[in-house]
Amino acid sequence: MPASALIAFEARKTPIQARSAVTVEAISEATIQVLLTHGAERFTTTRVAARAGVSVGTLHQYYPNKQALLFAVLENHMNHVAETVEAACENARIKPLAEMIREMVEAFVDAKMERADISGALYRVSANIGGPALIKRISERLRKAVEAMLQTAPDAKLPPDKFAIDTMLAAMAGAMRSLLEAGPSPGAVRKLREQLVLLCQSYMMAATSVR
Amino acid sequence: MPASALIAFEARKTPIQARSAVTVEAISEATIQVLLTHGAERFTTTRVAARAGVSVGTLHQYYPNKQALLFAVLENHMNHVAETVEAACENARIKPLAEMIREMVEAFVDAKMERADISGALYRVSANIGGPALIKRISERLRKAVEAMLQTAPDAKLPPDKFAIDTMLAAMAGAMRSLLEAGPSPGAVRKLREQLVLLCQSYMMAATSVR
Amino acid sequence: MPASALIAFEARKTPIQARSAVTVEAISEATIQVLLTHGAERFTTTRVAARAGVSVGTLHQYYPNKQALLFAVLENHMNHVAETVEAACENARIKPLAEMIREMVEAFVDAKMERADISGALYRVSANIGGPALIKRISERLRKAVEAMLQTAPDAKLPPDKFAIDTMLAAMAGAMRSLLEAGPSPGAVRKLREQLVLLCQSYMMAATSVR
Amino acid sequence: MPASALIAFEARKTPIQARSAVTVEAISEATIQVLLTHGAERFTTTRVAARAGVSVGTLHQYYPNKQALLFAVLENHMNHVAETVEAACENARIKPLAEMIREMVEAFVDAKMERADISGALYRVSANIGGPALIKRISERLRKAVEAMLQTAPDAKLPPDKFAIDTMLAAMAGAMRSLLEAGPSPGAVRKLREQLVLLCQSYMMAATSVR
DNA sequence: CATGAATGAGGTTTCATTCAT
DNA sequence: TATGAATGAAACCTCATTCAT
Repeated sequence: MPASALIAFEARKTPIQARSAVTVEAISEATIQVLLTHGAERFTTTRVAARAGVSVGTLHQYYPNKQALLFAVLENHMNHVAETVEAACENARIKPLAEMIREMVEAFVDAKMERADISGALYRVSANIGGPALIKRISERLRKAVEAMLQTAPDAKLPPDKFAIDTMLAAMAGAMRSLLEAGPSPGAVRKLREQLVLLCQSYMMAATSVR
Repeated sequence: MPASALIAFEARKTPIQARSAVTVEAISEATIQVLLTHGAERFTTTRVAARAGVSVGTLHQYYPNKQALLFAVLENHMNHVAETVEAACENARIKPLAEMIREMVEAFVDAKMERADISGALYRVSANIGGPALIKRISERLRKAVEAMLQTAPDAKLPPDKFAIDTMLAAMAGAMRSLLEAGPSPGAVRKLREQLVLLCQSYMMAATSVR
Repeated sequence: MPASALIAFEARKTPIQARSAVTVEAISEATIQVLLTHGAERFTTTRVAARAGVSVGTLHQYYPNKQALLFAVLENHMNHVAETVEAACENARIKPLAEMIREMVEAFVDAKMERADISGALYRVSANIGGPALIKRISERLRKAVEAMLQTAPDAKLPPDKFAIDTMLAAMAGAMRSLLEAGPSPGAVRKLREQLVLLCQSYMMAATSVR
Repeated sequence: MPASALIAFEARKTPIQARSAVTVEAISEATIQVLLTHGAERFTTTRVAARAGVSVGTLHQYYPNKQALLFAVLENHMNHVAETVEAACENARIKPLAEMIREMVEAFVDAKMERADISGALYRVSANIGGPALIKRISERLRKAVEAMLQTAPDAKLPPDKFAIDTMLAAMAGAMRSLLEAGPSPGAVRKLREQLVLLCQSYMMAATSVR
């Protein structure tokens, strides 16, 4: 999907008056709530409007269609995760490779778990609302952040491979998804965090030393 | 989703007569074709029936509802992948750990790529048809197969951890999914194969030696 | 509008079973009734379905959309008029020019008046449903019929001019439209018939003798 | 539609201040533009307001509803045509019948063509906004103007028949409409002008001499 | 006066599923 | 058994109009 196709999902109108900002926020929150309580299949614009306490008309004034609504929430969530991970990468520069990876992975897992409910619900719809294109964009951001971080590692023998980083990120996201779709228990989260750290560490070490 | 819920997705009748078997096969194939040509969103039972050359009534005689239809195809695909991987695991016993992992991973990637189109299309719907439950079932099968294989590794110091294997499989599947959703180029597939082998090898080595 | 654009207005499905023929007829008649009783502005598919005694779903099985529904009725009506006029032209060959024109004009007026209600109602919608394209098609038919008839006139000095015939037909249709939109009284119809005959006769005589 | 019904379509307030006049003019022009660029079907008050650079609220202050908006433009256009024809009739008094008709017809065709785009666009909506009633009013004006003109013709043997004049005007308007709906080429316009002159001349000559 | 946020009835259309033939 | 006509709930979305600011 070309970048231009995303335009269709952008919000229709920017709030000018104060009250409309409240409305937009209400709709956004209602979107999540409906997604959580009714599931992706029973997610309808009417229900969202009702939950938000506004009319369908109002909803469509801000989001041209259902996809735009979901896309906005998805984008929000992904941006939050991306920003968190980027910050972690920034913060982990110059530290030893293993430490870098640990901090990055933990930031990712924690950011996802922070709103585990949303994450899980969004997986159900992301494919139908231009999710893949967004994921691509976010992946690229993360790849760059990780790449920049790795280049400051004092103990990495080789420059890191773009594709390897992509693979690591995809693997990490995939494992996380698995967990979220299964419904995560607190213990499982802790274990996954550990395992993912180990997985990414061992992979990155192998990938930056071998060629 | 509890296991009992799966009953609703099972095919309604077992084909006994030859005529039925043909019909079922035609419907199954049509399902894939419609999924591929029209996409998940425009996938309708009417279209499937038309493509299969049967009436909607007939279709509903074999599959009680739309979900069952999709579930059957998904199950088929997953079973095929599972069987391929299980066979690879069987075949790789007693070999060195790195070799084991390589064969298992390559079997997985190849099986997925064999019908890359189906894989990609199914991702779009799996969440809505009880896919997660099925994935859980399949994951367990694969975990067991890998576990059994690993126990025969002459160079693994520690008994493998169930959770680690799950993590590896989820990571592997997640990376594969990423690739398929992005639209895989031949080159990218080859590279992912290599990287995934490396990823799983390094992770498993770390996971079976450290504790 | 190219001819291909008309495809969108064609009926969706040809009735196979006997009962569906009844349904189609009922829908067609209901379309006219709703048009007459509610007017073009309050014409909705829901109302048509209700009036026809079928569900909205059934209606859309035969007519993909509202336009198709109206177009079908319009086409029907126009075809009827065209056929009547064509028959009159056929029948008036070789007669004197004035007689020819009289028979043609009277056939036209009578055909229109036969279902004056429909005619009037259809004017309100024709522009929005591809009417102009259809009118073009019908006009051409009529022009050819009139042309062929005129060529057999024993007392016409010059070969008739295509454009003149078109003008005459447009004028005739326009005057008729005026009357129908005003709501025709029986007396007015009789007078218009006479006047239109005179108008067309004098024009055709002038147009076939002068150049 | 009774005359009283027209009241609903009249503009709500008379522009007294200069600022209002500008606004009204902007809205009026925007109405035409939206009609031309979006078509009758996608004509909305919101779009008109946006194009005019005012808010929907303001628009509704000057025009109580959508119909009033369109009606005003239609009325404007028709009045312009009527005035032009009336002036031509005034100017053609006492001249020979054929000359009278020529000048009247040419004035009509030229007035219509002057804003051919508007004419065409208005045909699409006139039926839904009380157009027929307006047309009746305008027709009467034209009939009177033509009637008065004809009474001064030195070479007309009989007093002209009201109904005949109505018929002529309706025929003329109908032919013009046909042309405009087909999309007029410059050549076609010239030819139609000629033909309409001939048509009206021959008809009027026949109608004023015969009884 | 002007604004534009909000309304919500009302429209079109889809499609899984049933059931008489 | 196979057919396909019929169902109708339910979805999305539009847009004329109102009214608090």
